Amino acid sequence: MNEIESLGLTKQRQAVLQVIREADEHLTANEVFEYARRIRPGISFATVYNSLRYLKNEGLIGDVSFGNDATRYDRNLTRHDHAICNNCGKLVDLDLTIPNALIKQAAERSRFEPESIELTLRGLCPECSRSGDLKNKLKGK
Amino acid sequence: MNEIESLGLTKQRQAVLQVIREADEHLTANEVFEYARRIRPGISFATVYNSLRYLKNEGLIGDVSFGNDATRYDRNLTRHDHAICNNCGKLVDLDLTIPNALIKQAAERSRFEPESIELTLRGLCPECSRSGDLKNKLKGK
DNA sequence: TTTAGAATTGGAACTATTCTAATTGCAAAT
DNA sequence: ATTTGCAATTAGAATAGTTCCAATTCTAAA
Repeated sequence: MNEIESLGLTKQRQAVLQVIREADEHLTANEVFEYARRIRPGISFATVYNSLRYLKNEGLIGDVSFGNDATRYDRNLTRHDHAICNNCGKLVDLDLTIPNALIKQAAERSRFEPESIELTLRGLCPECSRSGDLKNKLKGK
Repeated sequence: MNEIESLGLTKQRQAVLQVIREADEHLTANEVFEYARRIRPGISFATVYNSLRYLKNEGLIGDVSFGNDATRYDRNLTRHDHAICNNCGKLVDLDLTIPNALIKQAAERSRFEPESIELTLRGLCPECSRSGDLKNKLKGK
């Protein structure tokens, strides 16, 4: 009995959790469905969504979403930040230390009771940054 | 000829821009449409979307979006951060000073070429925070 | 005026997600 | 073993936000 099985989840929820834990990138619900059906053929799309909601409420997975793109699911449950590519949309995790003074400043100025705080860097990922150079070279810039 | 008229925009785009500039909150496309049709009856939904995209590309408005909620449009073009309520979804602007060291750390660790950086505080807005207290009192906690 | 390109329009199409109602699976009680 | 009841699953419909498309209208320059 492995770790996932020991959680007392249904077979479908186990499959969804396994997919997210084994993925190297952040998957969309659609992608989770594609992979999950390989482990458990016959699983329905609705069950994937139900499972994702359930697993998130249980604190077994996290999620991220930017812009109008599909929500992506995250095996990393610790507090972390993100970088997102303005050109290709690539999303990567980032571990930053947010200074307490900054958190305090944010809480004071917003008058919100803070529960979490996250930083997002938008820019060009290494690949897009490099191909941008290339394009400029071809144009003779 | 006021400032908006002097930009050489079409009547429809002027109306959309005016709505966003006069709004005290961040409006969704739907809300922009509701207000814009009062200024310019007959404006279509498609034109509102077209105008929002156009104005954004021209750098006359900004936008923000969180989770799977509708994109909201922003008259504030200067760099700023946001606080968003985990209970009611209220979104407020926040002016924070992000330390250069933090920006540098983010760029180095992600290996992205940074274009912008933003911080998001999630928590309870003053209203929700207060009504939470109230609920607890009624429950006798 | 004429005309060409841009903007606008209404509606269809699309994507991501949620809802609904019927069915199935499974664990506890008999 | 069998029954029972609730939770989970399922397929498909429904919804929300947004984009696309083809036809029409506007506008500014020739």
